[in-house]
Amino acid sequence: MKFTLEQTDKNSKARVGVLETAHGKMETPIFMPVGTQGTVKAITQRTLSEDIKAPIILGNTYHLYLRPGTEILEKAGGLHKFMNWNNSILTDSGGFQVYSLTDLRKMKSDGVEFRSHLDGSKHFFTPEKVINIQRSIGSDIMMVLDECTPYPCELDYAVKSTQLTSDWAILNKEAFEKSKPLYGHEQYQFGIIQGSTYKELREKSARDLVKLDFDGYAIGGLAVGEPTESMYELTDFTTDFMPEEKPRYLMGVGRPENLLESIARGIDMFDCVMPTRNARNAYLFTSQGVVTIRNAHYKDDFSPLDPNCDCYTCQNFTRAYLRHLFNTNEILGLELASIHNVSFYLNLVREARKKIIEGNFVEWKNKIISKLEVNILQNMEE
RNA sequence: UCCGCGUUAGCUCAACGGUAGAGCAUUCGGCUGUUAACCGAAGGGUUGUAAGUUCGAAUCUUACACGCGGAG
Repeated sequence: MKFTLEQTDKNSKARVGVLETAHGKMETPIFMPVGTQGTVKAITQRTLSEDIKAPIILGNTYHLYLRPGTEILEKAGGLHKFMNWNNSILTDSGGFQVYSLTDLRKMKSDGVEFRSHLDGSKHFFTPEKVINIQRSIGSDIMMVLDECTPYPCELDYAVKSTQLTSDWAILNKEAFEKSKPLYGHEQYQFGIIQGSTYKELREKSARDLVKLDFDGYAIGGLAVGEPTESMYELTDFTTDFMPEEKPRYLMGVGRPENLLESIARGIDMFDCVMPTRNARNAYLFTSQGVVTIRNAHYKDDFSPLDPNCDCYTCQNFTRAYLRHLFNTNEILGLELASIHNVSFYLNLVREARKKIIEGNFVEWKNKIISKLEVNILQNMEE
């Protein structure tokens, strides 16, 4: 994997780098919008690449395996061609579905048995199978099959689970080396560090995985309900055991302020459903705080959603209009809101990168973070 | 003019003798590797009006008002 670490912040563990896949280069820190089923919900590929300039998005192995299925994906020539996306794709393994579909799966020593959330049919996911599915998808970065543990998680279970993830990591690696890309472009593989909220397990997990020499490393199993401080502390602790020269990915995180705090703790890559899901639920992130656009307060607010944002939504429409669209349940509201939230996230990490290079990242982060996490109406009262 | 049906929350309707509920709407909140255009909470009704029967009436009776349909 081509990852160049260009600079490290003097006042924090923040890093600036460039990551290159067969589908292009991306500057880190980077946020990857989630496109579980071969679409970042409510945003076209054109907008995503040309306007928002997202260099990479996420797909999901479990969901794409169920629909459209590997046969269709292979016939299409892989997910890139199927969905007409020419930038990079990272695919999650289904490890998160172990957590989110907990009632529909059974853990076994050699894999996970899922009962489809669609028709109840049974599907057995092994580390090898998950690699093969991701070969069919053709993602640039494949994630290993892991077990994302819930919070809270008893120590006994966390010990066993972390060991299982380590054991599977070996099988993932073997399957990766045994198999080949199907579409003529190179694919990379990231390992996932688990260990719940236990530092000793996080350290052990990191050591186990680093031994296997993956192309990059992720921290999984966080942002599952633990206190935010705990998430920060575990992230800070774990990045010390992750190789300097390889990309570090904090899975499933998070709110804008979570991104900044995690960048300060040495993370290079993020993904989260929050900008897209919350957009569809009328919860918008702005430079001045959170805007819950359904609120009656905005019914005659003809100012732009975020005056400091250059996205299509903010450049062309008012808060009153956005509220109207949500109020009337119009599809365009979902699109405009999604475009803004994803733009906001990508602009945020780009700005962070700039600040790291300029040497004033921590100062900047501390200044804006208190604004970001609060509703804009509260910010205005002060 | 007569006959029938109806009138309950902003709207559409439940409850048919034991002092009213839902969906939608309204107001607000929550979403962290998507089973999510989702989920949750709150506010909102002297049951068209007046009288009667009854221990007790949205519910039964009568009159009136309004609406819809039919007959003439």
